[in-house]
Amino acid sequence: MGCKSSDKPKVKPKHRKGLWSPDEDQRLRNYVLNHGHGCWSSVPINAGLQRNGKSCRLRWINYLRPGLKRGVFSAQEEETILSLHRMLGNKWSQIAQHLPGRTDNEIKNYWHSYLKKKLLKDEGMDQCLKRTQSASSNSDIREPSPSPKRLKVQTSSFESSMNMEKPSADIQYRSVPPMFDSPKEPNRSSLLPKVMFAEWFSLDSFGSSGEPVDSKSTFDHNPSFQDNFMHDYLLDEGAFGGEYHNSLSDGSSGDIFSSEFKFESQSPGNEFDFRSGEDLCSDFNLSNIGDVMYI
DNA sequence: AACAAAACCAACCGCAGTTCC
DNA sequence: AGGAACTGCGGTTGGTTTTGT
Repeated sequence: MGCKSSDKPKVKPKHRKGLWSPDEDQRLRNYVLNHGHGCWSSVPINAGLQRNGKSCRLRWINYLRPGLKRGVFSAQEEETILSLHRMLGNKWSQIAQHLPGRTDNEIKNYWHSYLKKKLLKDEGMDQCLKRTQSASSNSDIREPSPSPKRLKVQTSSFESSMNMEKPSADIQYRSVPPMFDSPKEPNRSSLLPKVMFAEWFSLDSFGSSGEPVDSKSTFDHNPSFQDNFMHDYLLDEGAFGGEYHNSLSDGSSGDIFSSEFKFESQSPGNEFDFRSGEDLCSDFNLSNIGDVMYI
C-alpha cells in the first residue's frame, strides 16, 4: 500500500487548497489516464500540480474518475441508499459500491442534505399515523409533500441526468448516458446498476486524452451490445442470487461488497487493469429489501 | 430588488488500517 | 519490532446557489 521511498518527493512543495481549476483537472486527468496514479503522493509532482496527493486522490475519485454519474439521484437510487443505510449505517463507501457511478462523498452529501430529513419526516408521519390510529390506507402518506425543488429533481431521472447538471468547464467527462435508468418502468432491468462495466470502459476509452482505443468500436453506445450484455447478464441468475442477506448476517459483508468499479492501480505496463470480470455486480437483489416504495 | 435563511456540494481534516523500511 | 508513509473512510466545514420574505 505504501509508497516506496524512492518514489517520495524530496522537497515538500507548497500545496494549493480550495476548488480545482479546469486546468488542474485536466492535468490530473491526463496524468492518471496516461500513467495511472501509482503513488498518490508523487502524482502532483509528476503532473505538475501544486496539490498534495491526498487532494489529487480525492479529486480523481469524486470527480474525474471515468464512469461517474453526475446529476440527480433517481428514485430507485434513493431507495437503494435508504435500504442500505438501514442495514449498514454510515458505511458510505459500501453503499456507494451498490450505486455504480456514484461516489461515497456524493451519497453522503445527498444523505445529509436530503434523505436524512426525509427519513425523519417519514418517521414523524408514521408516528402521527399510529397515534391517530387512522384507518386510512392512503398510500400517498408515505411521501411527504416534496419541496418544489425536490419535485423538480424527481421529474425524470433521464431528463435530469441529461439536462439538469450544473454547467461546468469539465462537464464533458461527467455525464453518463442513462442507459438503464428508467424509474417509470420498474422492471427487472431497473434493479440493475445503472452504469455497467462496458459502459464505463467505453467512457474511459474516450477519455479527454482523445486517444483512439480499439475497444471503443465494440462498446461505444452500441445498443445491441448493451442489450446482449444485459441479456447475458440477466441469464446469470447467480449474479442476483439471494445470498445478500446471508452474507450480511454472517458478517462477511465486506467480501460481497467488493467493488466492481473500484479503480485499481495500473498494471505494470502502465495500462489500467480493470478487475471487473466476474464480479461485475455483487450478489445483491434490491427486490428483497426494497419493501418500501417512496413513489 | 434586496436581504436572510436554507440547501447544496466540493473539499478539507483527522483517524484507522496497512505496508514498507 | 517499531516508526514513517500511504491509502481509504467518515465527519465536518465553508463557499456558492437557491429559495423565501
